Amino acid sequence: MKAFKIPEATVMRLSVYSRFLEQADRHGIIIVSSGDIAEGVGVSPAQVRKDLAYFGEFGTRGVGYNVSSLYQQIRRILGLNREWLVVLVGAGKLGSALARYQGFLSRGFRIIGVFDNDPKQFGRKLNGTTIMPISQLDEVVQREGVEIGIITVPAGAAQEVADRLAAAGIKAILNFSPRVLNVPSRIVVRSVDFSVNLEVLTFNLGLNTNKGL
Amino acid sequence: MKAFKIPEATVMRLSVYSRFLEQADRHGIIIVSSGDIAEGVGVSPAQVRKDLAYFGEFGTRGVGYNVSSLYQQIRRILGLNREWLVVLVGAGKLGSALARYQGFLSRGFRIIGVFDNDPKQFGRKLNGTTIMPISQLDEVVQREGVEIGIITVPAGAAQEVADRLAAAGIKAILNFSPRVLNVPSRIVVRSVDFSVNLEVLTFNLGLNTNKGL
DNA sequence: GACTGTGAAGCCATTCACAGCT
DNA sequence: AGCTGTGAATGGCTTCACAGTC
Repeated sequence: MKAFKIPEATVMRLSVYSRFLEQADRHGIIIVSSGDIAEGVGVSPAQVRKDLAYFGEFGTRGVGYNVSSLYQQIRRILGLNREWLVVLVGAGKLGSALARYQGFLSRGFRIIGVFDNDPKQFGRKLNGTTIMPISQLDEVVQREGVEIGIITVPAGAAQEVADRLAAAGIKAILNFSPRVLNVPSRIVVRSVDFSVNLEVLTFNLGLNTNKGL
Repeated sequence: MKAFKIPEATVMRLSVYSRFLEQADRHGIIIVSSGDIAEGVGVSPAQVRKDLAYFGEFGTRGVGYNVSSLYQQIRRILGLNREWLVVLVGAGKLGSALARYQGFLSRGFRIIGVFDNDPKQFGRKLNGTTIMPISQLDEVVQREGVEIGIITVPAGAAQEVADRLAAAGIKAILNFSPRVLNVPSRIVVRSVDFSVNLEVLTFNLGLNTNKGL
């Protein structure tokens, strides 16, 4: 309940627990134990309890956790009890795929603007929004009070886009380019790098074959 | 140099270093210090040296690291000094975007098969490969000796696809569905969950506004 | 003088083990 | 009896600080 300095790993797991609970709720399950959650998401029961303990006491000793109430609590903790406005910069293949991904909307993320620097893209419709030139980024972010920006441009353009998002007053950036971004420290940044993930796989595959040392 | 039990965080950073070095090399830079790398990728110099020390001595005291030689060494460590064959299951928006992503090929990952269960997709060309029915997964994986599978199907189908990949003899899976997969322990799995990443952002944004404590 | 490589220290996250409820 | 909540113990990663080398 003291709530400061929460491990990032804990926050990530909470997000995973929330989806497990959403699923369980949909299946009509009323009560789960830390062991049930643990098994469902592949961690230890103690880990589940410890993660939750950072934020309060949500269970009943001897019984377990009420699925729908815990689900709501975790959503609240993660800040998902409201809608978040999102802009996406880079309407290439990946950007278009993300813009159309329904999973975001269902969890409260609404992409209200998609931007690109290619005039051939301008005006193209993408899941309800129209692709706009980057020059309009500032105006849209400020007019709508957008807080989250997603970057799906090639590596070479990523820093410049991050600068523009920062200047427009965005508060958080999810970066899909394989590039470390430099932004003011008030902005929260996370990077998702596909190649890094593939390369962790090949490293581990190599360990098995090169029993060399 | 004993090299066992390498922290996963180290492996992920090596991948990031390798891209920094690739970039530096392209700019004609011959020597970098741990401080240069650290600054470029946003970690501490000591961290860079420690990460490299797990695998050997690659630098020259008083001087630094030779960019192209260190780059090659890291590629070797990560298992990138060879080509990796990849199949991708799920030719939806995200799968199509990934299949066309040139960054994979340039780092040695060749997607040689794309599979789907929608007959309307069969035969459609995607960046050189033709989309095939899932029933052919086994045959292609075994004939070509494919080692890596990428899952880009909706959550509901992910476990079934993982089972098929496992049965076909795949060695590693990169999972983009928001679902924890159950696979035999010989298979290396990593999951990339977009919502988790967004939700870590909203959690952090919430901390700033709820100055509650 | 500059920078690497590394044992030791410090810090943070996970697991253990049990007291506390129901 | 069963399961949560939690202090204590453990384990692992990161930082420090300096000896070693060019």
